[in-house]
Amino acid sequence: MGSKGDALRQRIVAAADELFYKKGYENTSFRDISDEVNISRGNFYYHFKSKDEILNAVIDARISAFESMLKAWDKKIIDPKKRLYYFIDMLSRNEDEITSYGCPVGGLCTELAKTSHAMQGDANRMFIVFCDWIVTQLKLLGIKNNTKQVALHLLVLAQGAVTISNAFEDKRFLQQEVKRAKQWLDAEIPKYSRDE
Amino acid sequence: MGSKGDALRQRIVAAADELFYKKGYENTSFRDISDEVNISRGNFYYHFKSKDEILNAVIDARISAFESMLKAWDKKIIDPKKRLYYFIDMLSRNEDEITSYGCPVGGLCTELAKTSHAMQGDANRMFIVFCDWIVTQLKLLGIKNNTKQVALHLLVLAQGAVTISNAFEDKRFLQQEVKRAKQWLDAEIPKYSRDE
DNA sequence: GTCTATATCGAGATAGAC
DNA sequence: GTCTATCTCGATATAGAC
Repeated sequence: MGSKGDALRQRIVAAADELFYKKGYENTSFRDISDEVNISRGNFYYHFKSKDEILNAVIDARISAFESMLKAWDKKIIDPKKRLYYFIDMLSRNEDEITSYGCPVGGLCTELAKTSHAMQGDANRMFIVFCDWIVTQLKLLGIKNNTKQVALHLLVLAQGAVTISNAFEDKRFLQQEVKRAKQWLDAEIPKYSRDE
Repeated sequence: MGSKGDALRQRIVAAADELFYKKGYENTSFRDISDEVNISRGNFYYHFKSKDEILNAVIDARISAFESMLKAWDKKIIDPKKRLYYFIDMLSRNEDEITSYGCPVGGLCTELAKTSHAMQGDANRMFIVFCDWIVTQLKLLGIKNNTKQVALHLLVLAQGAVTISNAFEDKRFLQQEVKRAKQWLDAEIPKYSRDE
């Protein structure tokens, strides 16, 4: 019945996820995806009504993946400040893909803002997942005012670093910005919660 | 002979410039451009060999426009710190277009990073124009160390603010980030050169 | 469920009249 | 120089056999 637990469906979504990231949504064709999954092009339409529906599935899959990733972080890392460090260090850990292809969240939102205005609202839910999680950590650290604004500024620092380091394909610059983001975070966190 | 001073050629470049910004390069067709300029599609190929050549012309035109814009700023504004404020305020002045379509520089670099790797080096020259100009202002303000790194960080703040405010189509957030960028700049500039 | 064919469309690009 | 007509290609999507 093509349910969400369908194995092939999941393989299609996984391949589309990666290709949308590396080539962009519009620039990825069914042929690109079928080459990866080894199915015929016609077979897509048993699992999805349209390309837009694949995009929807990819966005949902990314949101789920981000949510369980953050849950795993929460379990592994107790100190909220170290959690935020770990978030920033995601840029370091993925430096190769980021300097080559940018950010899967920001890149998709930027592309959709220029084309299918309809799907933009779905895509930016990815940002909200991270924003809410950062707000939670900030509150645990004793920050009471403007937590959302501060959380969004951390996303600003990350997205800006991605855009510039991607434009110049410069990993070293990305690392510099990781350092700066951590210093900014240190300054934002009240002293009594530092160096725990 | 289709020289660079050609009036129709310039009209094509101007229309392509705006469309590449608002719809993206790949997503803009010759039909889109011809609708704007009111010429036949075949006529493009008298002025340009290919779509890529139009992109090249657009990048050159943008660089020229940015350079003369910065020259005009230098003439109009004497204080280097106020020049940098004016640079940051560009986000405010263009808030409608930025929250709708992002940044013409960052957006193009991001798109080309995912597709035509060949042209990426041409596109990021747009960033270099701004980076060099910011470095000049910082040196005039007495900053001697890491001027390039500081200049690039200002671009990071701007690009990040654009990405997030564009994703949420949120002008108010953009204004908040403009304020934050100015505060960051104040902290970067040595005291003796402040409040001139 | 997965396949092979095919329909349909719009893209970039070319040829040649005027 | 600008036009109309056309070529070629690759895209999404559909129909129907197996």
